[in-house]
Formats: sequence, C-alpha cells, structure tokens
Amino acid sequence: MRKQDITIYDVAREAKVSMATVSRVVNGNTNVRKDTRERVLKVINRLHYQPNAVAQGLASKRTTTVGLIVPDLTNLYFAELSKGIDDIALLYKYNIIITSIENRLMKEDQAIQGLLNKQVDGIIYMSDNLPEEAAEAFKRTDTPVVLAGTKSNHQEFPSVAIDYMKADTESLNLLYNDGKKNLALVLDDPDTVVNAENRIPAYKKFMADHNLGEGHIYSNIKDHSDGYNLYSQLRQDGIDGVIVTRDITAVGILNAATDAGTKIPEEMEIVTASATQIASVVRPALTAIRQPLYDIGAVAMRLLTKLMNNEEIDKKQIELPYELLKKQSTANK
Amino acid sequence: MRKQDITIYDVAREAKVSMATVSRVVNGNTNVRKDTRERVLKVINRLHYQPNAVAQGLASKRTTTVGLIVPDLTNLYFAELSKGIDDIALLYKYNIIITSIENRLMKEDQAIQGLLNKQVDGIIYMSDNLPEEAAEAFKRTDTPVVLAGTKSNHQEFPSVAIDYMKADTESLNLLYNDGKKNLALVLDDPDTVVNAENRIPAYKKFMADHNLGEGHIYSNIKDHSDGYNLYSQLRQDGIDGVIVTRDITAVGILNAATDAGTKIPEEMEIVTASATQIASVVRPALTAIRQPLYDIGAVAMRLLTKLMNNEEIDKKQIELPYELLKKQSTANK
DNA sequence: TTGAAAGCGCTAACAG
DNA sequence: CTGTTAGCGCTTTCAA
Repeated sequence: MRKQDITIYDVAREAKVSMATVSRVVNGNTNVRKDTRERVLKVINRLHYQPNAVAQGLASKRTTTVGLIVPDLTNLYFAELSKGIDDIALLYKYNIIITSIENRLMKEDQAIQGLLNKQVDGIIYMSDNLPEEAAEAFKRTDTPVVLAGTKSNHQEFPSVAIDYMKADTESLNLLYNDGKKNLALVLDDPDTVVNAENRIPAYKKFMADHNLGEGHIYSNIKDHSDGYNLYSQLRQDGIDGVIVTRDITAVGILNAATDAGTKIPEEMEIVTASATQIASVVRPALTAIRQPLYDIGAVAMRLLTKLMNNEEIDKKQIELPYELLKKQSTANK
Repeated sequence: MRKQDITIYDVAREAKVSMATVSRVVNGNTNVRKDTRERVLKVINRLHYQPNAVAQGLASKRTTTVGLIVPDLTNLYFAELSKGIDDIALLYKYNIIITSIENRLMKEDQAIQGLLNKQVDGIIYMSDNLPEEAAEAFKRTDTPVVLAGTKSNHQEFPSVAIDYMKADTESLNLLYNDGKKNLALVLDDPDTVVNAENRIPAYKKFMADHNLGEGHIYSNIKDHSDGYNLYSQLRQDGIDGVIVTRDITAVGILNAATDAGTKIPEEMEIVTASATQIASVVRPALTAIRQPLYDIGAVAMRLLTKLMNNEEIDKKQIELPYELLKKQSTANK
C-alpha cells in the first residue's frame, strides 16, 4: 500500500516539530517562524507528503466540496451551466460531487441527503423542479443552497436565473410583429415552476392582451422526436408561430417542417426559449432566447462561496440579462 | 448547527447498545440479533440519524467515491460517456467527483493528485491525452484507474474503447466505394494517442493500399467555426470525401458546404468519427461512426468497481463494437 | 512561535 | 451476538 503511507506525523518527526506545526504550515497559518516553515516544507517535499482531505474534513468540519444536483448531463443546457460552476469552483479550490436525478431510482431528496452525508459545504441545485420533499430537506439543513438556472416558489432559497416572463413575452412579440397570430407554446414539463409560474402566465397574458384567443399549449414535448412528431399537430391546429422550451425539441419541429416542405419562417416561425450550441448549428438557425448559462453557473457558484463563508449577501435572488438572438427561424421584420 | 448533531453515539445511548452494534446495523452486518436490530433501527428513524460519510471514510479507508477526469463537459462526447459512468456508479452506490481539465490552470497530474487527496476509491480518465506526468501519477498510486473512450500507449492501464483503426478504415472504404478518391482526414488534435496511433496510421495505410497518394490531414480543427472555415481549404485541395473526428466540426464543414451551394453527398461526402446527438439532428444528417458511448462509460465504471474490490479481471483492454451509421452525408452506393 | 492533548464520527479487531 | 478499545489523519484549543 503506497496509498497513504506518509502522514503529518511522519513529517513532524522528520522535521523535529509537532504535528500542530506541520498542520500550520500546510494550512498557511502565519504563526510559524520562517526557518521552521522552511524546514517543514523541505521535509514535505522530500517525503512527497500530501494531506488526507478526508481526515482534514473530519477534523475541521469543512470538506471543500460542493454538491451539484442536475437532471441530465447530456442536456447541453445543464452542461453549460455546469461549466460555469466548475470554473468558479476551481478558482475557490472546491471539488464538485455531481448527482444526476433524471427519471431514476434516485429521487431529489435522496440525492440531497447523500450529499449532506458526504458533508458537502454547499449545494447547487439545477433541476427545473424542486419537489416539496427536496425543499424540506434543504430547510432542515444549515448547508447553504443555491438554485441555478431555475426558480422556485420558495423565496428563501437564493437563486440565479433570468426573467423568464419577460423573455417569453419579448419572443411572442417578435412573432406577433412578424404577422403571426396563431401562436403556440411548447413545453417540456408543464409543472415546473419556471413553466407553471412564468412561461404559461406570460403566454396567457400575451394572448389575452392581443385578443388572440385561448391559444395552444402543448406539454411533455421533451426531445427531438417529440418535436418532430408534434409538427403535424401544429399544422392541423393552424399554428404559425411557436415558442419551444428546449432547443433540441425546436430542432425536431424544424426538421419535420423542412421534411414536409414547409417554409421557415414564412409559413411558421420558431423561437426556442433556451439556446445551446445546437440552436446555432442547425439550418435554418434557430431564433433563441440566449440565457447566459455559463454566467448563471458562475454567479451561482460565487454566491455559494459567499454563503459558505457566512459573508453578507446583498441580494438572494439574482437576475441576469438574456438576449433575444434573431436568426433564420423568424422573419424579424 | 443542525448539521450533524446526532451521531452514532447518540443512537447507541438511546438504543442501549454499543456504538459497534449501531455501526453493524447501519452497515447491514448480519451478526446482530433481530430484535436488537429493530430496536436500533427504530431509534435511528426517530432521531433521523444519518451516518457521516467523512468519518466512515477515514475509519474504513473507503470513501465510496470515484473521481472522473474529463476535458470538457459541454462536449457531448464526454457527456454521454459520463452518463454511462454515472448510472453504474449509482447502481454500486458510488458518488462521483468530477474534474474538468480543459485548457486551464488545472493540469492532468494536479487533477489526479487532487482526487487522490480526497481519497477516491478509483478514477476514470476520459481525456484523449494522457501526459507522461499523469501516467506517472497513476503508476505511483494503488488507486485503480480505467481509461474510458480513449487509448494510451501504456498497456498497463485498463481501458474501454472501440477499434478506432478498424472504424476509420471502414469509413474510408465507404467513401471510396462511393467513388470518392480525394480523401482527407480532419483531426482535432494530431498528438492524442487515438489520433497518432490509430486514426492517422489507418488513414495512411488506406491511402497507400489504394494508391490514393499522400492525402491530406488537417489538424487542430476543433469546433464548429474551425470546421466552417476549413471548408474553402478543402475545396481548394480538391477534397471530395472527409473523415472528421468531432461531429460538431463535421457540422461546421457541412454548413459551410450548404451555404456555398455544394451538394452533399454528390460533391463531397462527410463522415464523422464520433456521433453524438448533434450528428443526427442536422440536415443532411451525418453519416457517423456510432461509438457506444453510454456503454463505454458503463463498462468502464463496472470494470472499475471490480478493480476496487480486488476482483479478478479477465481482460484489461476492453473493445466494444461500433456501428457505421449511413445517413445523408454519404451516397452509400 | 510552538507543543500537548483532546477530539472529529466512525470502523474493526478482539474478547467475551 | 455484543461490547471494549484502539485508532483513521488531521485540526484546534489551551498552555507554555
């Protein structure tokens, strides 16, 4: 076993100091005389001593580890968020334990409990949906939590996101100004807070404000083939403009339209409510609400570092600006 | 602090047993009388006791945590691999610490050392490139390592991948049979083992075997815009068939061709050497080597669990079958 | 500026 | 089947 043969004790013995002093050197404590520090450092290098983070964690009650809860890593939306989180975590020397929870044995509150058992110093929660049990689990603990790229009814949880309502309204307006009046909303999941409390109300309000009738909301349209298959229904319902929550779904609709010979954007306009790389590489390129995913992740992680250090927070709910990227799937008159 | 107020000691006292017994029931040890077990369990539930995984890790020298080293999470290639890993990790109750190493402060060997300090029970390494220092770091430790979706010159490291040489040869043959003779190879990084030792030799051999001359190898073409910009060079060089390592790059070439009015596949055929979701949603859809990424990840993680349990391994180098998916970017005569 | 000593919460012999 | 007793490797008072 070469795994961990040299401990702080070995270093102490070789350097003829106490463990406490080695600990001080390792942790950059200034209360060590310069020559003592150098002597210890020399031994550390000679022995290739590396601190055991688990023992440090147990003794200090800080693991310099944060937990990430994410529905699905292969959804670029979350991958891009994660990248922002990861970069800032690296900067502040935190490791990341990642837990995916997509349609699985693993429920949200179990994921949380698992992370808590590992004694993470904080948690970033990225799923659209925060079930009541998960919220309860968060409330029971002192471990700080930040929601990234999503919203919750629980105002007590710090979050970083965009103004979904405003973004959707702006998108609908773009379609409307292009002369499209049979507008539809295509949702992945109608029950998430973002959809139920932001997108749907925004849509309904817009339709009412412009006397466009009830409109059409399509739910549980989650992937490329769902979108592809939805297309004929859209045509049947006379839809000429559509907002789609996921861009991969929007691509499905787009491809179905192309295959059917429908002219985009002339006969139908498409806007996706969350742009990842995919939205920009398909042809025609998709008009999209560009959420600053990397930044949302980065800001969320930065916020979490503050919470973990018990620093003062000026604002718990952070809203970042989005962009409406006008591409080829809308006329943009 | 509600964080960790109740310990195994509290449970022991309340249940009128020793810590050892509580530990036994927590760990499912069978040497506990049924009624004792139930009594302890009752107290555990009443007190909402949760074991401190850090303390468990220190005492048992097993953290039930594995480290993942990945270049870039937003590259779907790695995201899909990760998903396979994650699912099997969940099955075996391991947590995952993820470390990205793309063009950053964090070098491979530092990432490894960081994971080792956290006392991970094993490591899965997914980067195409295994620098010498990283290989050295792996050799110095007893912590098992598995390479997933990549190859190394170091035969001592267990790995799970496909036969890149065979896959590329088959792809080249497809182009050749379609009548394309000016074949090119477009690489992300010419120095990775997969490319240097597998793809390039396969390409050179194929060209030589079929008297197609020297051919053209384009290097450091890594993303959509690299691919897009490369297109005119390809035309200039008279290329009519191309194998591209990354599918996002292939999409760049495809889009440039489309924008230039080049007919795909008539005037140019494209095959991507690694298919992610992107390859199938663009139009024309890309002919692709479909590596079973999810499976590669899953098998790699399963292999790692065996190594972590010191089980017998029959084969350290596992090769999984790939498929050559013929789509619209090749004629497929 | 340094050291001694008491844990952190748990596991794992070893006895009984 | 259960309890006692050492630690695991480190941090952190408290004294000196």
